[in-house]
Amino acid sequence: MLRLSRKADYALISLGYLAEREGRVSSAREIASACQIPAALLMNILKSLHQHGVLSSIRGASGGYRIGIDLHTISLLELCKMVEQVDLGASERLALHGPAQALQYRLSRFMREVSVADLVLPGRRIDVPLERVGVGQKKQAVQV
Amino acid sequence: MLRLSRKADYALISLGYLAEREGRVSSAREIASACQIPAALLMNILKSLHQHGVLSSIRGASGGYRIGIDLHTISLLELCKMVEQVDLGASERLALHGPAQALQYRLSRFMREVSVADLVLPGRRIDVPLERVGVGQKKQAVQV
DNA sequence: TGATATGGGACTGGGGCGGTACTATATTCG
DNA sequence: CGAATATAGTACCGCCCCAGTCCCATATCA
Repeated sequence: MLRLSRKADYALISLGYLAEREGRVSSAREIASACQIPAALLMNILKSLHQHGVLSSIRGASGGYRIGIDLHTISLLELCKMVEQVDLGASERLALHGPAQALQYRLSRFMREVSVADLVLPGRRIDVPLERVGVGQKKQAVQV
Repeated sequence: MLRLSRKADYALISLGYLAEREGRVSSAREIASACQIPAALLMNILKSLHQHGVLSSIRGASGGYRIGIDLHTISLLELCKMVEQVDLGASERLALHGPAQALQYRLSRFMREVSVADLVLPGRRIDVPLERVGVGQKKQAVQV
């Protein structure tokens, strides 16, 4: 319908976990089991975040990750691109007609204006009815 | 990354086409060829829109579709659900944790606040750089 | 009555993405 | 040292979803 990739979802959750552990290193395994995320998959996600400087890493035994930048400085859009292995800088002009174009603009603005910190850092917690679809979805993934 | 289904995209485009033809009936074939949309697929989309009362139809030779309601009254979210054959009323509470929940809320609000008319009806046309990903995409589909 | 349209299904093929695996390298600790 | 535990990098796979097709019934026009 309009959904975030599960990878981006996992990335957000992990960042939330790391954020509330304020500076301490956490291994991929630790995060995975704490947040109920498949370990092998999470490893790859964390690698991506590291490659883009969002996380700093410590290798070797008792190593792990911690947050490496101010989460206010990266947008949701950027985060998504990171975990989806997409060329970060490449935005082009593309001749869209009419409605698609207008929607494109609004969506893209939305994604650029929401920072990861907005979503991940503690603030007033929001609790609202969710639009949910289908019956048999296995896991929760952000979806509208 | 965060993309609208192509069906929803086609639906918007078609509605735009119908809107500017102000009341006259257009057949699925006509719309398909005018808007460069696969005819067989578009037929199904138009059927869905008709089932939900967005379009009114005239059957038989020289029949077709025209817009059946005020496009201001339906949200982008509703439109998406229609073309994706999803139970319209079913929104449930779902225990999402933290970041996913916050994002869910904002996305869902966005989708509910933008009306189809906002996207489809003539207004000041927007022209902005587009976030575009990958190299080899065949067609344009709204995507952020 | 034949051509052209919608109505309402079922069906399929391919690509994307969620998830895995393997190898190399770095660090800790006994 | 060398075993254990981490990340780094990258290739790989299988399944599900969805774009797209097809078919048959029904309605309308000429």
